[in-house]
Amino acid sequence: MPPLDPEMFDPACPSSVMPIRIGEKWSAMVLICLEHGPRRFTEIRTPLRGITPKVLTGTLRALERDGLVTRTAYLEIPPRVEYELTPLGRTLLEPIAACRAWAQNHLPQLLEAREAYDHRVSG
Amino acid sequence: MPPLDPEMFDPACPSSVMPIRIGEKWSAMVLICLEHGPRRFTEIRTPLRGITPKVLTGTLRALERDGLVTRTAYLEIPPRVEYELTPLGRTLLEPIAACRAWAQNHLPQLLEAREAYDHRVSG
DNA sequence: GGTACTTGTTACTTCAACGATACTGAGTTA
DNA sequence: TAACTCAGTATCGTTGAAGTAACAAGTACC
Repeated sequence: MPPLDPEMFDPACPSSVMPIRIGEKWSAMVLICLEHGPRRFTEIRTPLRGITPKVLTGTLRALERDGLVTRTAYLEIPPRVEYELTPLGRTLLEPIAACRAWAQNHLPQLLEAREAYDHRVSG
Repeated sequence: MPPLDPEMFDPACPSSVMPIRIGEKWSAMVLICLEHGPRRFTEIRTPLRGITPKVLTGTLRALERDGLVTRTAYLEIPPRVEYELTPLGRTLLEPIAACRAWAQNHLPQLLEAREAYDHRVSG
């Protein structure tokens, strides 16, 4: 087995700027909500039970900044704002799906291991 | 377009217990280091330039807890400890690869969008 | 005797994400 | 005149991950 290449990870590590994290609280879920077309703020908020407007705003702003979603505000009363996936954002659905599939198939095993470990270390 | 299913995400959200995060600082990189066989603490540390021993220890413990790596300590002087992927940990390499591929192909576009956004909002 | 090697530990600090709660503005409805 | 709608802001507090720095233990090497 050859030694590890000391340069195998870029010092300005690409992964550190990745927009979403598997297991991150909200970003991936927001993108999934937009899968089938534009959605409104309140509409996204519903399935993400428990997300506060402040956090959802922050999440959406981050996704917008990274060119993954667009924000369109209509000058109406009451206000209407629509969020939509960009083509770039849509490409992210694929790796997200791979991760969701992994979770689907292996999460029970992971949780079992975790429980067994916790049981070993502290009764 | 049908409305979003309010139940589409489990309240005990599976993704919130996912062991790695795309873009997380270290977990995915550690798993990748173990791809080709068992590695020692210092060996892993080298390509992860900048990781402190405390953080690497914590990362490895978390992966061990989740049943993704095993830790084998040999009673030698100086001490020798080997970390190795479990079969479960090995299955995670696939979604990680999908995410790395995404980053490889689309990161420049994302960074470009980010720069343009930052330029717009604060000159 | 002093230093290095290996795999960590401990104490302290910093920072960003997350969260709870309350509030805003403009018009429309009851 | 009060309540309601939507898309957020404002303020404050909590939490966890990460970072810094120093230290440890046993043996081998100089």
